[in-house]
Amino acid sequence: MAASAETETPRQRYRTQVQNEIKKHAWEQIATEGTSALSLNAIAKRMGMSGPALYRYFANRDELITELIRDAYQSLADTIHAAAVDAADIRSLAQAMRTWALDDPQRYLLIYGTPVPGYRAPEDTTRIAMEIMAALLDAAGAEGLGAMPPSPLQGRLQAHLADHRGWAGAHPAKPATLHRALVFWTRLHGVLSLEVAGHFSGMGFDPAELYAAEVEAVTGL
Amino acid sequence: MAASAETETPRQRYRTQVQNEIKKHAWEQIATEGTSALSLNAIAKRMGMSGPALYRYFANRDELITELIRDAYQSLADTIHAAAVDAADIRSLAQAMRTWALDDPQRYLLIYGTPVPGYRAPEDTTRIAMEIMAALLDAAGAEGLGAMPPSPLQGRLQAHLADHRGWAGAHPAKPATLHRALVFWTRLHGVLSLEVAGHFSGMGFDPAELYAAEVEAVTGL
DNA sequence: TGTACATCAGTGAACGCGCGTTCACTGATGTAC
DNA sequence: TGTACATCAGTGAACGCGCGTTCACTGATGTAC
Repeated sequence: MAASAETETPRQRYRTQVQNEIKKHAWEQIATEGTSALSLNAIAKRMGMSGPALYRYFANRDELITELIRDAYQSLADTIHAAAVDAADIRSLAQAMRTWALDDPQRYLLIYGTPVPGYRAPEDTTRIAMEIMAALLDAAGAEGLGAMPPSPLQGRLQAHLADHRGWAGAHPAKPATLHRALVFWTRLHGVLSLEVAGHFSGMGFDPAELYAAEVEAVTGL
Repeated sequence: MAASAETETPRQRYRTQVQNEIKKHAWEQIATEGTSALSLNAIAKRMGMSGPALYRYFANRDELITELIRDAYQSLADTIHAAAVDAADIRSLAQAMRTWALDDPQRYLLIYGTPVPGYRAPEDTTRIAMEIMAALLDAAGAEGLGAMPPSPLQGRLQAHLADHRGWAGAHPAKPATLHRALVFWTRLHGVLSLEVAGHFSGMGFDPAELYAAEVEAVTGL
């Protein structure tokens, strides 16, 4: 009880420090061997510790992975927030996301890649995911450009969105804005996910150009 | 030498039959446990065979996975070809791809999901991937619609594509058509990959509507 | 048609491996009086 | 300031497990004469 909530005891500091070191090695392992090969024993070995020692810091393997996913989400959210503060337009936001993804493809893939069947993301991460969408909405709404060209289908989608925009939460937005944000989001991921998975290699063009073109296309909506 | 190249001996027939059964069980396992959990021993057990028996049919685990990837690619190529024959417009092609993907998400993800670091796809599959792009090009070129609205960036991209359109191969196409095909491809994957990974769940709208809207948007290009 | 031989599917035992995880323990660090 | 106790990091041995893969083998099926 001597330690207040604000000041950190040396033990606590050491604890979080080792915890971070474990995560750092976990990321390295994910980058080189893939997420499925992530192993507590291997991490311990690389840190010069015995395997069971890690159980002081994470209850089990799943908890470590969950923590990594949480960190990945948070990192993306921070990146997008920072970009939105600098300049709340769609271009800079898109660039920030691309840089973030290519900077560490496995981190991107941990979130947006193949999900392992049966794994349930903690409440926590979906909250962060909503934060990201909210930032997106801001950027999509800030651009005072022409509305989406109306079409019967888009009309239906917009009505649909107007009905159940659960993820907009406290962020009410016009259906057209919601649609713009969604389209923005999916198009970026379309290019990014294919690029990160190497599906453009051998096609002889620069994915950055395609990405930029897609961003411009959304700008015109 | 008695067996000609055309007629199949009973043994050969049995062989391919068992081989297919192994693959069938492999797909089931992938669907329920994920690709990383695919195990020869587990497949053998489910087939009522001993583990080593499978080595009569596949040299090792990697060869089985490679074969599954090849089959997945071929299945997608066939689906797209069939759709292109029925009606060579972009809409039906997009619908075919979506159905194919949602029909067996793990099959889709085996191709377009997280790649395992270090795994090198065989020459074979990249050939099929090019076939798919060729079918796409046909569909993109057949639509006699307005060209992409020119912009400096798109101009640069088109020049880039005109220079190195390696994947177009014997399929020469105008840069605008190439760009259209690429955009088509990436936008569909943008919606599909996010949907398949469950990133729309809880957002309260129907991904099918978004998908259809994206198809219509490409139609107008 | 029958016999001798070759081919090949499948088995069971065995290998080494690395995994996640538990447990009883040592030794260092912090806390209370 | 010193002593007694509690907390906690880390170790090493051990568990059971399932994996991929090799090997010597049995028995059935096909082939050649």
